[in-house]
Amino acid sequence: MAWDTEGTKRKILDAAASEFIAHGPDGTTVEKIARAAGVNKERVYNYFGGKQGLFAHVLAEQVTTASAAVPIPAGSADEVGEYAGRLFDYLTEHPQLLRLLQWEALTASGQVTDEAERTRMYAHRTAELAHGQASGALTSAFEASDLNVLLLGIVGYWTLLPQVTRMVTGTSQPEADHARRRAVIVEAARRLAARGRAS
Amino acid sequence: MAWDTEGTKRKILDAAASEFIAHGPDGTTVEKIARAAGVNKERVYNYFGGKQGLFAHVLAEQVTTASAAVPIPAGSADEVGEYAGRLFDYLTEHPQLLRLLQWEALTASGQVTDEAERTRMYAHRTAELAHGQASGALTSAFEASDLNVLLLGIVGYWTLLPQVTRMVTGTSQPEADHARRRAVIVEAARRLAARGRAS
DNA sequence: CTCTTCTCCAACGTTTGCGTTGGGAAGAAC
DNA sequence: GTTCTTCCCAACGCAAACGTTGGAGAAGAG
Repeated sequence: MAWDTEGTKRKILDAAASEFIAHGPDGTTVEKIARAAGVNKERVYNYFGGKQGLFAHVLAEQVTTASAAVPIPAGSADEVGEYAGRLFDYLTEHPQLLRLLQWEALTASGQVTDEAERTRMYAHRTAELAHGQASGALTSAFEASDLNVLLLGIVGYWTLLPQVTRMVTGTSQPEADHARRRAVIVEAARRLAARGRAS
Repeated sequence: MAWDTEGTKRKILDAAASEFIAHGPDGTTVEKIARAAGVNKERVYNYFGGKQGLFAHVLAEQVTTASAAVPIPAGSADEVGEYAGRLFDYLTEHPQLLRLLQWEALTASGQVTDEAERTRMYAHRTAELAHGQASGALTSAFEASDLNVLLLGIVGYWTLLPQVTRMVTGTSQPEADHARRRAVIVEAARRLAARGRAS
């Protein structure tokens, strides 16, 4: 049998991803991951330097994939609404991303993987919003970066604390409720981005 | 020395709270908690039935405290804005609440402590919003429960994924930024709650 | 005072995870 | 074919967490 270094790494990363998503860094063990990957534990230490490093790799990979997959917002309130809707779709189809970010928030104390790269990615999106503001299509009531956070908030909260969402809305089947939630999010994003002041 | 059952329980709960907040259920151990409380491990098993039960107790207590402390929203868009601001203040002063809810979201699979009680609490808040809608003071573009979730989203996101917020806004000192963030949240909440449609 | 009940701890055996080591087998260099 | 390197695993020692047990001492009942 031929060596398959890349294949082995891939298997480890995949197994690690599903373990981390399900149980978090502290909820699983290197042994379990190795077993799930059908590989010896030692390989994990050799390739990724332990659980810590492995988690960093997994997260970096997921973030990169996601940022490549979700298109950037554009220059009118309606487009921002659509962007929020698409982002919601993506997060619904790929719940692992937010879960990993959550684990990162809870466990990594200040230290963040790939910070520079990710910061640039967010800056790019923010710049897009700022452009819309400069052209007068969007409100200037918020700084573009703050508007960005607000959008992430209305889109992400449903998934971040699903138990809260469930208790508030009383829905036991999130999938069945997807369309309705999406419409809510699109409208909310539009309102936040639109010109003119409220109340 | 006299027995002090309640005192012992209290010490355990306090120690457990800070441990759970800092490291989560899987990140700490019964031994550490007992040591921090200055009590023997066995007491934890005897009183709370292990780590699981202990976490449930801690969370229930924190939720009860919080829901009692934060006043409910009222009947105009401006008031909703103020409510959001006050909620943000509270969450900033008591970051443990969201962290515990986050641990609950990530670890508890479906099972939620004190669900009935908490559901009633949210329903009460939602009813308040619905009342505002019925009186014509607030928008009817959203169902009251959805509006509730949206508000929680724009208020909570900053704290839920602080590393993301930091990368987006570029602020390294959340405390220094509190006032600005608060203003953003108040305005956003007003916009979401106000009558009239966007763009 | 005596007996029972309750609180609390020290200590134990078991299990589990960590990170490492030594060696065997597959390819590469020559 | 020989040597050298790389990939991989079985197995180990160590440390830590688990959940439990036996017993010492304080409170309360009669």
